[in-house]
Amino acid sequence: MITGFASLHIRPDYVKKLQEQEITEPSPIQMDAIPPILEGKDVVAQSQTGTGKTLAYCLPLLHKVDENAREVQALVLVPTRELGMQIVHTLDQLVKDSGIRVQQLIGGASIERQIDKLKLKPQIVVGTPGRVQELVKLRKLKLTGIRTVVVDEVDQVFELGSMQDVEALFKGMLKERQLLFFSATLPAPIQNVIDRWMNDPHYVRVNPEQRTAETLEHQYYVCQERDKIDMLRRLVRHYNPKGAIVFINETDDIGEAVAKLQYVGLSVEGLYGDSFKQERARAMQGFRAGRFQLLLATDVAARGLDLPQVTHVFNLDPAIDADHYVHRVGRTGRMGRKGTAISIITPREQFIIDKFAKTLGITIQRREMSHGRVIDPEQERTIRHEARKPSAGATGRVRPAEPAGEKREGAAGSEEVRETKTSSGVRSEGLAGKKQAAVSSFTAKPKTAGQQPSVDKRKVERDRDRKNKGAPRWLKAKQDQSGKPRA
DNA sequence: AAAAAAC
Repeated sequence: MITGFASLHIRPDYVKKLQEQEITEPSPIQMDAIPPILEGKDVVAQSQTGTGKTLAYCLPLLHKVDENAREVQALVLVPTRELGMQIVHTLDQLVKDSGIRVQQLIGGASIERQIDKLKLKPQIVVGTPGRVQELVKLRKLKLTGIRTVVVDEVDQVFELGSMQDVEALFKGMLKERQLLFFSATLPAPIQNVIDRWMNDPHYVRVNPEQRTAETLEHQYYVCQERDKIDMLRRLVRHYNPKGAIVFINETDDIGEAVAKLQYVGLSVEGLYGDSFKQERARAMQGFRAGRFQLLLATDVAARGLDLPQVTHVFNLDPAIDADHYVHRVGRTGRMGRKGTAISIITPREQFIIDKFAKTLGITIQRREMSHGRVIDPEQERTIRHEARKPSAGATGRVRPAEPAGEKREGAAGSEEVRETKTSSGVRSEGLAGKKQAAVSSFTAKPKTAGQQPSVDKRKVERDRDRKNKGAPRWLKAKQDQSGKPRA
């Protein structure tokens, strides 16, 4: 019996390359999306973060391109440069020793070099909309040979700002091209884009009601705004994540937050869209290589990035909306692995968390830090209540144990810990905290060279731009949505 | 209440 990727008609040489990466069984989205893509249908595919969407389109792309034809036949559009690089890496591993060439066409990098590389006639290009459109305008990239277009994170790519670039690209292509839209989130307005550009679209939706992975645990902690950094420091000390992404809403706040976190001894690097190419590369490569523990980032890092060492996601600012929350927390808990998403909020931000929980149909559990211990306030009340009952006296005392599920290499419980798990009813309490604190798990990794990210340099320019632009774009986008009649 | 994406 034929099983695995072979049953999806994936060629043996690719199956072998996948096996080398220990990928043996197709995920549900791969099972469902690969056949219609191979058949040539326009496909809209939705499944949770970290469920293998990238391979669901990359594998069929490799079958579709003719490696003997020396022209660009497939285009993958992505919202950020980092995601573009990641996808190129994924493809590169698969096309090794084959005649297929992949070229990234992203902003920030030297356009001259990309023009040179295009002369080598890659069959597949991966890029951000602005740069791809730029190369088309310069007549360095021909769209006429393109038979398949993937728009990854389609809901973001079609936001105002890159929408016009993408539509210009679509207009420049042959009618016969196959379109593939992918995302974990497909807000209603995307339907307009689908209706406008796709022919008889085939919808593939895996578990659409469950927008976040089941392996994700959602928590939140409440403190004052000024205490957020210290709260984060204590949480990192407690959970000691192998790697964590810390999200912050505004670029302008990154530099100061990085400095503060470094000051309290955390190993952190900042990443945001306006950082220089070298800074972005240093942050991403350093984080991927495990050279620092925390990546402090704007939503530039919210989508698509696959960083296996990320065990925790922290929201130092609450996400802008539920979809942003989905993508942010989706940087962990990927491919069946466990992950923890922790939002640090002020009392005034409580309603945002409540709204996310309701919209997404998930439970976001409240936790508290008390003298370095993690407490589930709900559970705590129950325990106290039970303790007062005479019959509960014997069970009132809890046996000492390892911090539940959080123990990992190099993560000797640094602080006294009590963790409660409402779902399983398991309760454990670490009492050795004081002693272990002396040993301290906080093997503070060396600070990264201490350079301040150079945010200020561009702040002036940005502020000037903003003044000239009038209403912010996100507001304009909202107005457009409401005011426009459906086509 | 924003970020991203072109030079």
